[in-house]
Amino acid sequence: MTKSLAEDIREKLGSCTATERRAALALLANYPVLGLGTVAQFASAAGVSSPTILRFAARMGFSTYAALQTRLRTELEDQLKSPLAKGPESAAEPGVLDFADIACTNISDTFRQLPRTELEAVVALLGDEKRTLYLLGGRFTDALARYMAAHLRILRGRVVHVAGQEGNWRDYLVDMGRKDVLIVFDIRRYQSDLARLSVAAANLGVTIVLVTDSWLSPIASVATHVLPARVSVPSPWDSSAALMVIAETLIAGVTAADPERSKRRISMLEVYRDDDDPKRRSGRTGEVPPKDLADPQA
Amino acid sequence: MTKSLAEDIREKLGSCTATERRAALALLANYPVLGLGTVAQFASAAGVSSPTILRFAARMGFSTYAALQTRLRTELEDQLKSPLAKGPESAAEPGVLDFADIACTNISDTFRQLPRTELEAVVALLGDEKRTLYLLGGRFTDALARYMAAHLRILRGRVVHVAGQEGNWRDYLVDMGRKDVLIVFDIRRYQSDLARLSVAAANLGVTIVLVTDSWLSPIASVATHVLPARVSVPSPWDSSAALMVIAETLIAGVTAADPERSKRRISMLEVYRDDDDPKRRSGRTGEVPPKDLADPQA
DNA sequence: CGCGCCCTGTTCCATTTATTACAGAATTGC
DNA sequence: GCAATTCTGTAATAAATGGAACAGGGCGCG
Repeated sequence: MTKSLAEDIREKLGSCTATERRAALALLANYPVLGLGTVAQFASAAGVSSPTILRFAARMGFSTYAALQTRLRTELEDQLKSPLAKGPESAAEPGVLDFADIACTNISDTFRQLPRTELEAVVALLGDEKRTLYLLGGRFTDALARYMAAHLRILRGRVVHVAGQEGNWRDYLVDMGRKDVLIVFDIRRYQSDLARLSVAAANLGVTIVLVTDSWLSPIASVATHVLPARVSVPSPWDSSAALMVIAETLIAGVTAADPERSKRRISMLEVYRDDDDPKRRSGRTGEVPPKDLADPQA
Repeated sequence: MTKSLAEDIREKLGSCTATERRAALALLANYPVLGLGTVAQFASAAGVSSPTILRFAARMGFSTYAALQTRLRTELEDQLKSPLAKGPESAAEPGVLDFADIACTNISDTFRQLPRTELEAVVALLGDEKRTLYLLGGRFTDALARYMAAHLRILRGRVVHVAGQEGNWRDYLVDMGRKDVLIVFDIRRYQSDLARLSVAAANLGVTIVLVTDSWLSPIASVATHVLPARVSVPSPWDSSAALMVIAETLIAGVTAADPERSKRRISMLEVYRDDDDPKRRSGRTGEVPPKDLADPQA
């Protein structure tokens, strides 16, 4: 998979017959779109007959035309996902800057494809204090559930972080009802335990919000709202940065949805804070500007 | 035809039924490739039935599924022909896009200012298995400490997440020594409890790595390495996205620093995994690509 | 110059695929 | 809580597609 099918075609061009070559050239001319339609379309665009297209596909090493199409599609998918996978030029240093850049691209792409209406619907859901909110995450994404819960708990009551072992999760289920909301974070190497809980919750009529990767966790099939994010980075691990920005966007949305309540609750909780540094230290970088949580600026 | 079908879908999303919406989201999640295959593939990838896909296509104004595919193909063709035809995703709505954009800018800025040498030094520190790693976070950043710990624990031994109440933290102190490392996440509304632990650790000769915001937590004065990040976003809350990318960069760095060990440990732990979906569902988009953790690609 | 081979297109068939009809399930409104 | 309506999946149908066999034609070789 390291080299594009286009290159492959160019190489094998010599071993093609005359009309097959026309087919190949037509495909290369508008690659890969031409190969994504039907054989007949391909054939007429190349000015040859259908069987020639099939023979061409066979010569390229595909046992069936569908196989060629699949190859084309996956290739296109990869290419669209990481716009940096241009030619075969491998950047000398795939190091640190790339990683951050790609994480940024992921976030941009994620939000470009996230429908606003979905976000708004979820924000409305999360802002509704009559619904109990349950947050759940996987091996790594549990941290996100926790992070989001920590914020939401300040903004509203009835926020539950489903933590601990799967065995204990069932205990949460008994309290879930039709009006409640389960927010699940699940990215690839999808965890079947999360799916189990989600399905059980769905059967209870719980509204399920799924934050996942662009391949969609199987939980999508029982979810009411799905927020997919880009997670691929040049590392064996996936990046949850985009997931986190989604979480933060939702938090910001809930905060802004009812500014009065947010302000009130935030300042109330400020009173209880004891972990703030009591003795502000003197002359650091300019001023240390603690964001005044009691006075939302947006 | 001037606007992308993707936008169209996003607009009409409101008038969709629940399952149709899932189809739409699945398509948007990996646009446009998913729409180029067969209906059955689309359906299973979206977790709905075939007729739903057809109904979705109909609601989008296509009399037939083939019409939708044609539209997708021509659009793709145009896009590939003129690479300058950037998505017309203008700033329709300032609210949501701003947030994501600014989060991106934060990340870029953060890494522009992070000295590579610092990163490398910290990576070397974290990769050294002779040192015990302690991770600690604040109210919100505890999730990051947890996230990072979850990864590091796979890559190496002797990783401790300092959790729970401050009172219990002292128990960790007794084990800390001159060779050990404490990674602290602390952003504004800096927490004095974190500072107390850090100072105590510093007095024991522990190497302290601080991940903080650009105004620098007071812990900076006792830290060996400081990694500052941009956290401001248009919300009363701060964004930890840049912190997370820093964490992920470090994780990726440690993974790449000793690929042999990483590979070995990851695959060893894979064996113990029981939470993977045993029955991979059949015909997803191309393939559901679970990143092969046992075979790092970078 | 004529024979034979390989290539190419036409036609047909089998398979896959999109599509429609229907019935069950869920949900909304009263 | 019940009924009407909408929605969604199952199953059957019809169309379109890919694939295979077949026949005509161009080309080189003897």
